[in-house]
Amino acid sequence: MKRVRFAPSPTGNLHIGTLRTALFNWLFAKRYNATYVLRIEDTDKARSKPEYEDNIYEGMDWMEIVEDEGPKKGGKFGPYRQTERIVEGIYQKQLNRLLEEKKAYYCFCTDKDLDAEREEAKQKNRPYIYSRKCLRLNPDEIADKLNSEISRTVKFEVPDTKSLIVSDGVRDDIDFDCSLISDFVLLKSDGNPSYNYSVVVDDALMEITDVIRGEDHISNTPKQLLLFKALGFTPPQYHHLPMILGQDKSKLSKRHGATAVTDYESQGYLSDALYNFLALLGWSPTDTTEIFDRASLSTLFSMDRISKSNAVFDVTKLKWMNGQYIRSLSESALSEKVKPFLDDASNAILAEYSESDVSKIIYSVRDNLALLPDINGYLESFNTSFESFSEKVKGFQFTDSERQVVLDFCKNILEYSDITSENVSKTMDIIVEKNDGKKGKVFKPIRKALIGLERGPNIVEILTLLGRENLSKRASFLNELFSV
RNA sequence: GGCCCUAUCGUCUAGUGGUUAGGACACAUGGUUUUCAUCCAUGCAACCGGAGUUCGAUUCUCCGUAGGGCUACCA
Repeated sequence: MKRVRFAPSPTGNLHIGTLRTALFNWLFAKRYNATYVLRIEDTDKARSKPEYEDNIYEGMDWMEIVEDEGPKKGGKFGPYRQTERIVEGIYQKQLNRLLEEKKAYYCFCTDKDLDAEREEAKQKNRPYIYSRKCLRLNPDEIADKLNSEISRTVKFEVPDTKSLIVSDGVRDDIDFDCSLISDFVLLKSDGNPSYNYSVVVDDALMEITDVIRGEDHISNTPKQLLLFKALGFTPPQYHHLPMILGQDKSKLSKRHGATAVTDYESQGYLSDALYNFLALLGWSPTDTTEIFDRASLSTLFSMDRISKSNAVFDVTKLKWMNGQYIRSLSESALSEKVKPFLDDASNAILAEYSESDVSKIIYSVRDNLALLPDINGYLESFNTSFESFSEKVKGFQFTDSERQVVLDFCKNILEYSDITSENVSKTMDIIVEKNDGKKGKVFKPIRKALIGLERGPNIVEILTLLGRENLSKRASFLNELFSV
C-alpha cells in the first residue's frame, strides 16, 4: 500500500501553489489507491500560527480533499503536527543516534562567524561550505561549551560522495556532487529540528512511499537522501512538480494578487472548477478533454503525464472554466451557490419573490455568470419597484408604432387572470403576427416599456415571474404615459 | 558567483526522426437568439539560437541563450 503526504507549514494562508501540490498528492492517492496523510510542519515557531493552520483546513474542506490521516483525523503514525512530535522526543531520539555514530556534531559558531565564512566564499566566488571548525573541537571543549550558556546547533556531517543520484518520477535522474553541499543544521538553536531533518524523520517514520512536492525542493533532496542513508531508512520515491508562476513568470506570490485559496472562494469561484483547472496545470490527459468531474479525474490521472515545465497561472481561463461549471449546475444547486454572494440591492429585489421563483430567476441569468457575484449585475430586470421602473421608462423614447405594440400587448395579456409563460408567449405571438412576423419590433419595445431596460434575460420569463399585479400596475402607467 | 531544473501559438498544453505541428483560453470575424450572454462555425497565432548525428530534425547529442528554483538555525 502506497502512502503519500501533504505537508504544508502554517506560515501563511493556503496558497494556490500549495493547493496544487495537495491536489496532486490526493489524485495520486485516488488513482494508485494510496493513503493520503496530512502533516503540519510547524517547526518555525516565529512564523507558524494556528489561524493559518485553520486556513489550511478551510481550504481543504472547500476543495473536498479529505485526509486519511492527520492532526484532526488521527492515525497510527501520529502525532501529525511536528510541534507535538518534538514534545514526544521523536526527533531527539533519531538525533542521538546520529550523534553517537558521529554522523552529526555540535556547532557553536555564531551567526557572525558563519556570515563571515559566507562572505569570504562569496568574495572568492566559491560555493559556501561550512569550515567544520566545530567538528574539530575535542571532547573536553565540547563538554565545556555544552555545560555553558553558549547557543548550539547540531549539524550533519555531509559525506564526501562525488556522485549522488536522485531518482525522480517526473524527470530524469539528477546527479549531485556532495562535496558542494555544506554541512547543514539538523537541530536549531531554539531546540527545534530543521526542515531538512524533520521531513526525513517524519517521512521515514510515517512510512511515506512517494513524496510529491514542488520542484523548489529538488536541491534539498540530496541532503534528505543522505539523511535517510545515515539513519538507515529507505527513502521514498520523489516526484517533483513544476512550479506555478504569476503572469510575469516569476514564482507565484502575494504580489501577484489573489493567491490564497480562500480568496478564490470569496471571489465566487466554484471549487469544482478550481479543482479541474489546477489538475490541468502540470498534468494532461491522453485526449483533448478539458472538463472533468472529480471521479473521472481520479481514474484518469497518472504520474507519467506530469509535465516538466513551469506553468503560468492564467486566471482568464479559470474564469471561463468557472462559467462552464456554473452553467452545468442544476437550478437548485445554482441557487444555493449564488445566495451567499447576493448584495443588498439583489436581496431587496428577490425578497418580493417566492423561494421557487427566486431559484428560477437566478437560473434564468446563469449564462451571464463567470463568477458567482456577477449575479448582482443581472437582477434589475426582476425589480418589482414601481418607482424605479417608472423612472427608467421615462428615459426612453417610443415611436407611435412601438406604443401601439406595447399597449396592445398590455391589453391582451391582462385578459388572462393567470400569467403563465404559455400565456405570455401566446400573446407575444399574436402581436408578432400583427407586425408582419417581425419579432424585433415586438420584443424590444415591450422590454423597454415594461421593464425599463434594453437588455436582460428572456423577456417571456421576466414577465411571467413579475406576475399579474405588477404587470397591471405598469400597464396603467403606460396607458397614461402614452396617451398624452 | 556556484549547483540544479526547464524550453511547442500571448497563456495552458498534445505530439512526432518524415504531420497541413493538434486541442483549449484569449483575440478577430460570421451565424443562432427579442437584447447582452450562452451556443455554433471560421480565422489569427508556436517548435529559443547555433553546431553535430541523420537521407531527413521541432523531436536525439553538445554548446549557447532565456526563464525558474536552491544556495538559511524558512519550509
